[in-house]
Amino acid sequence: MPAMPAKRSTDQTLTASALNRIRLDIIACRLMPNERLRFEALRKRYGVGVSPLREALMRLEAEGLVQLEQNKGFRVSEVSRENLLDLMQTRIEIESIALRWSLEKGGVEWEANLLGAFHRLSRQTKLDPNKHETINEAWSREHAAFHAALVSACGSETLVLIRQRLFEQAERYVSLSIMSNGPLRDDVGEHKQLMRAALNRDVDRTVELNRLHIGRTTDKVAASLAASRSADIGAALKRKSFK
Amino acid sequence: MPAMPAKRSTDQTLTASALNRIRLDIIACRLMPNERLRFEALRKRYGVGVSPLREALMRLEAEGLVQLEQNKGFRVSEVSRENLLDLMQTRIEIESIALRWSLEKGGVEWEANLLGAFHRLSRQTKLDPNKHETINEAWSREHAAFHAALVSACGSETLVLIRQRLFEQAERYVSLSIMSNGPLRDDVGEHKQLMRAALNRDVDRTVELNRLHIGRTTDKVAASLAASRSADIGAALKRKSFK
DNA sequence: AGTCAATAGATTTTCGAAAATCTGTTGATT
DNA sequence: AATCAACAGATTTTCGAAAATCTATTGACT
Repeated sequence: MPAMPAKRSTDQTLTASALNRIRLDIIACRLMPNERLRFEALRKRYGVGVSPLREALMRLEAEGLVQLEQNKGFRVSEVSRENLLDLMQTRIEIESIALRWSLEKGGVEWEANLLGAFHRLSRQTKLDPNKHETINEAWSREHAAFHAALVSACGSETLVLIRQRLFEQAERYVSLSIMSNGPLRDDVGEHKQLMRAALNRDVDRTVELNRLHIGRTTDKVAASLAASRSADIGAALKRKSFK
Repeated sequence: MPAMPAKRSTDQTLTASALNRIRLDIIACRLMPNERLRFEALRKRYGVGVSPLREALMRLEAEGLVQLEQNKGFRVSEVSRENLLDLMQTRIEIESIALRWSLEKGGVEWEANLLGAFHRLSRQTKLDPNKHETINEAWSREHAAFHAALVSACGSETLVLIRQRLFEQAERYVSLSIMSNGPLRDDVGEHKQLMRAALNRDVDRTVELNRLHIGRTTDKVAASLAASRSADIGAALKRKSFK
């Protein structure tokens, strides 16, 4: 089963490898919300010892994707409607600032990157061509890259990092929603509008479009979260991933 | 020398203990910016093994206080004028949002807490009564608590956490400034104004006072940072904490 | 039956040493 | 002298096992 070598080519240490793989698994909900992360299971899954695993999990705790209860171990962070709304509202505000600065400061290089990012995104299909009902992983990457490109000229490493963290946390909710309700709307048009407004340096419109973009996702996710409350989460409870 | 027991009463694990102690040491610049953090030295200093230390440092890296170069070890994050300005500007924007929400939502309980926090702060002297030229640690605690109290009613755990991280990063620059130039201005009055505006629910004035409050600190710190460039940092270089 | 202490098994936390990697030095070569 | 490979010591990274802690169960007692 764990045919994948523990240390991928780009990661120089087992800790870095485990960190990146676990982060992706949590964001994609291959590790489900609130699931206990026992070391024995993780050791088999990722093919590394407890030291790299503990280090990776400590870092993910700081990123908000994992929670540690002292002497009782780690689990994937819980999801909730309250957390979703908090997250998305905060994300809107943070991205608004970042967009404002980015549109003020962005030069030709930024414009070129943004156009390129949009082009790559538009050439990906949202649904996985092989197994339907699943999201295309390449699409996810390009989608993340597009949103990152929008704010990349804001001139604040600090703000960019914060935005990235919030985006990743939000992605986990999107994954969850897709698992229960199938993929969200296809929104190539939305991204095109967003890009146009940004390139036109229309701050107010860009910020507003972004707010709506996030808001629509939030509503969709919130709905499926409510719907799956008794189904998936109940099932998970009985499978005793939970206490 | 390490008479202090490794595991303090409130921390249940050695990792938590090391994490909290190292974080405080970095913020107070008892561990200097860019200083290499060798495990042998840390083991002696904190009286724990490498496992808890590595876990603590991984977490601090996510918090921005420490940096890891793969296979070359950890060091305290570098400081720079650019990072200071970025940090403070971002902090102003984040706190502005948090203040706005807090003033909109804060109830009687919040008002009471804020009054209490101000009172405790006003009863502390900023300078350490024993050894002059040093900041009073109790004052620092109450100062942090006061600013936290201001935004505590904002209703967003996410935003509160982000604000806390930025505040801690900023505190490190303040410590650095104090070490080279002595304590900053005594600003009881500023905090009183801030509290009054908040309690009056005057959002614009509170946000503006906060902006000025942070701005003044930034200027002071930036000045002493420029001044100490050749002195302290040069000395540190020769002491070869650096490459 | 219900409560509680004792115990055994499961799990996390921590350590010490082995393995891997880096850094500076020596000495050979051009 | 400059370049470079090989080596040795320093340091980080990782593992496996020991220690500490938690959890569930049993059995004694009220």
